[in-house]
Amino acid sequence: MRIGYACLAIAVPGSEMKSCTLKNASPERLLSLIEHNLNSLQTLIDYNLCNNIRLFRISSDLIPFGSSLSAELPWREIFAEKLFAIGQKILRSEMRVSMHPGQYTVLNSPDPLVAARAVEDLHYHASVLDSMGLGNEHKMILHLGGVYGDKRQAISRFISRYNDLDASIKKRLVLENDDRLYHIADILDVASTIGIPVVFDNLHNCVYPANKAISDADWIKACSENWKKEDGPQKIHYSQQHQGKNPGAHSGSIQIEPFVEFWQQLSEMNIDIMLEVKDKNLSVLKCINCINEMGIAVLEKEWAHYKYCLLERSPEGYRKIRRLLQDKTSYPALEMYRVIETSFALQVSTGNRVNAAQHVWGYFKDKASEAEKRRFQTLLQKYSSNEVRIQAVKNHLLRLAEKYHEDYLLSGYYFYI
DNA sequence: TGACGTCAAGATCCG
DNA sequence: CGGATCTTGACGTCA
Repeated sequence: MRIGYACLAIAVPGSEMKSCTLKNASPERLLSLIEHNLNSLQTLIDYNLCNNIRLFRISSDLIPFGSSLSAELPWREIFAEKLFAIGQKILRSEMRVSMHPGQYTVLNSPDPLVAARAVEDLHYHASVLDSMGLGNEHKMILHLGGVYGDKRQAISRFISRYNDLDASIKKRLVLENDDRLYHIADILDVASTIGIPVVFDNLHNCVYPANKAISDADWIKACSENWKKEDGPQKIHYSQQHQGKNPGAHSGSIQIEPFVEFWQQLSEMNIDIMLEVKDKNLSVLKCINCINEMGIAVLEKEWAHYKYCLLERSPEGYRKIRRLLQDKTSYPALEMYRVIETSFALQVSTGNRVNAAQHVWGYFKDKASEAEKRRFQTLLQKYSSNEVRIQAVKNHLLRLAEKYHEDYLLSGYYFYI
């Protein structure tokens, strides 16, 4: 069972995806963006490996304008070696990747131009995975599309467009239920007809259920029928509702208790779970560490990442975790993340913010220039008197961490959340 | 015609 | 000028 995240990671320096607008997209600009993004992807894969993350969605933005402008460029040839090397690393580590054309890739549109662009987009996504030398179990997840006032007809249009696709696309294609137009029963129906797997998305199903009497676990079992051996293990999407936002909006972080409950219902099955959550890799690490006994060293590493975030939210939580981790023969993962979640739910006080910032400043006080020191003190003063936000202070500290190569701080979460 | 969702680029504002 | 903050862009459908 693998747990993964989508597209980008928090607190992984050098992993950012770059893009540009259409009007600035010269071939030269695009090629240099592609090179940058491939390097970022490599950084992300390395990060995943080091952190026991074995499931990952590659961003559709990897190749900016991949299905239009960049389709004309020889990026596959120019970067063949790099792409293949990334693929080899993925394969050697038994990592599984996927891609997910967005809500604007609509194969069943009545507009033939829209459908043709969708086909181009699927070609682009498949060619990324092909260029990396990855097998069929590295999937492309697609939504069924629009309804256009006649669902039956819209579905039959999807099926006929599917039948016309190249085999290289068909073998990777997976359908997912959405939260508005096609619920899980619709999707199972269509996917069974054309013989492709289904990704069950629990939050979409919650917002737009096919049948409220059927549990998530039962839908997941129903979907398992469509996953054949060559498709790899069954995949699902898991997310939690953001409290106070629109139904279907992803939460900032995965709450560990409901996740563990959900996971226990599936523990007999070999299922890959893609988390859809704002804090990305952070929630993945939490979930992985709570359902596996990873060793206390892994928790100590996590503790180090969260340290200053905790200190600014709850000095008491900070001390609690330090005590929890004293017994080196224990593995208090659930307890630790519970304290982190509780602390993050608290109202943050200015005093604690200032205190945490001063702790981080401690890394620089001996090497920073006079100007850097003055700037820090001014910013902190202005934060205290409510003239700037805390992020201004953090950004200054982040610049210093980059300048003085404080990797310990840079891989922590303090600057980013 | 705006809302939807996502992210970074681009534009603008501020000291 | 650098840095913070606001707006736009790119995609298609639906109300």
